[in-house]
Amino acid sequence: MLETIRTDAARTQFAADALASLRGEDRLEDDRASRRVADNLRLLTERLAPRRRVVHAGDIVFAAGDRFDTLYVLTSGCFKLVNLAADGREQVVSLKFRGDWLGFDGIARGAYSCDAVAMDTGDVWVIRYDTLLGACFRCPELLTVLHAAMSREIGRDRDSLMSVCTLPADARVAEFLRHWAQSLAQRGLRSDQITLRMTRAEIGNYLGMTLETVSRALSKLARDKVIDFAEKGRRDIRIPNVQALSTFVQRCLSPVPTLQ
Amino acid sequence: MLETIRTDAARTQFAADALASLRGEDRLEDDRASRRVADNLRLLTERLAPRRRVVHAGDIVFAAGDRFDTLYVLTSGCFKLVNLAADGREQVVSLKFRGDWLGFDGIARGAYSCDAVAMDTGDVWVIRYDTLLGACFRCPELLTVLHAAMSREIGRDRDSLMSVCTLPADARVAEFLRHWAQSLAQRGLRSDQITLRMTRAEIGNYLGMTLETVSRALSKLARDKVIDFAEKGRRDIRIPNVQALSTFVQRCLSPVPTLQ
DNA sequence: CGCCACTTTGAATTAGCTCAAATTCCGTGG
DNA sequence: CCACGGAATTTGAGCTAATTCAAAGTGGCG
Repeated sequence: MLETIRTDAARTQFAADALASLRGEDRLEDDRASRRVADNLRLLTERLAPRRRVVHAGDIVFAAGDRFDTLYVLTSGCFKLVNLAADGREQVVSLKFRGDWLGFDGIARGAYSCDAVAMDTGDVWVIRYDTLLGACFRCPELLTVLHAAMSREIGRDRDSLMSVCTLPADARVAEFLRHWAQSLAQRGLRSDQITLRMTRAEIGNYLGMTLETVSRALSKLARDKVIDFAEKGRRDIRIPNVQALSTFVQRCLSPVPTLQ
Repeated sequence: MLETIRTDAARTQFAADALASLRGEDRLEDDRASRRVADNLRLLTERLAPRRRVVHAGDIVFAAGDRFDTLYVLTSGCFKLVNLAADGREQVVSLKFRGDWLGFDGIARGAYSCDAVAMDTGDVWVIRYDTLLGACFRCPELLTVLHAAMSREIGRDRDSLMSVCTLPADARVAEFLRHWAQSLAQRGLRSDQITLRMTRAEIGNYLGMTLETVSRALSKLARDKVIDFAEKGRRDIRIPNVQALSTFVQRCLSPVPTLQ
């Protein structure tokens, strides 16, 4: 199909990754990520002593079109970033958790290009961009951290695009849950149970499908015992085994009739 | 639907943008962008005197999994970035033109996460990341340019996601052409005629649809006189009026029966 | 000239959407 | 504490946009 010649080295690397993830080895990876998040936050407090701002569900930290001069670092809670098109279309383009930065999109244009909306109680650190740049000159490590954060965001956005473009609806929902759980695990939070802070409509918007399709996909995942709804309400989702979500995604991709 | 309360300021800003683009005012914006690209490239030569590398269609400048230590700046030609999933899925996630940087995705992981494939003869400047950082300390303006480039990439990736999630197939193809034409215009290149350096399959992969759907969409655009196929071959597409593409997109969105 | 990859177009199929109705959840006020 | 009402969710049924499968058609290039 796409004929990209690839080095053997790369292929081998990816095969290894796939294998590692099929075993339980990504636990180690999660722990490393968790330590990295903590270290980065520590560096930021030490070097910048940023002002702390508490947010509640629904709060908008910045909105599309606002003049940019500040970056934010999320230290607890979770955020959605909502893109706004000139014609009024709205699109959830990203979800953010502890340790993530908010506002990178504003640097180039001098104005933010999305809304940052808190989905939960939490807090963010307020970091003026010019202050940050100043600090970077005194402490190069800060610059490394900043660039790594931007780079990770670029990589993550592309993974989102890939999910939307290459996965059928059911798999997309499974992948969404897997990513959410992994995000929690990589921050040292419990990931066997997640509380979706979004309605089906929001999830659907983020994943490029309707709310009904999201609901059906979740029902199917529950029927297949890949997830479990907590006793009360359907916003709490138990994920007994994250690996099962990956397997489910793969099963959606391979046209193997599972004969049942 | 998504209930994001928005400031009046932001709404007004966006309305103004929409209006400006409906008139011919984005010509000015293109010129400004074009000057910015040229200025940035000049700064890079002056400060870094980077090694120049000529590439030809099909050349892979870096591949997913390769160790990261170098960024590239494209000065002519065009590139596609192809993401590779562990399970083998491939996805064109980004297109790059003169002035764009390649390789940001590698900073965080220490390895690139996509293939950078030349789609045309062109050349790139080779910039070692550590060298660049060093230069940034001597010349803060370089850092500004670097961050702006990363920020723009984040914004662009989100726009892609929004297109895929919110537009029907025909509109997505129109938007794709519009963006390509705009990218050329913003680099001072002629944009009334573009030579697609991608097969229908690649375009479809990038836009999340099949090659047949791409072909049908292009045929429809030609039937509606929004585009024109150059006499020979169907890779050269004349765009008599870029605005017509935007209008086409909007028409796809509004369920207005165009009565014909 | 003739092959091969790419493209177009048609026809049948289907994944996901729309519309509709029933159900559950949860905050509010009696 | 319970009743009530609105919002969110689930589920079904029919429909449609886009896919799949298939068959020509076209162009570039050795």
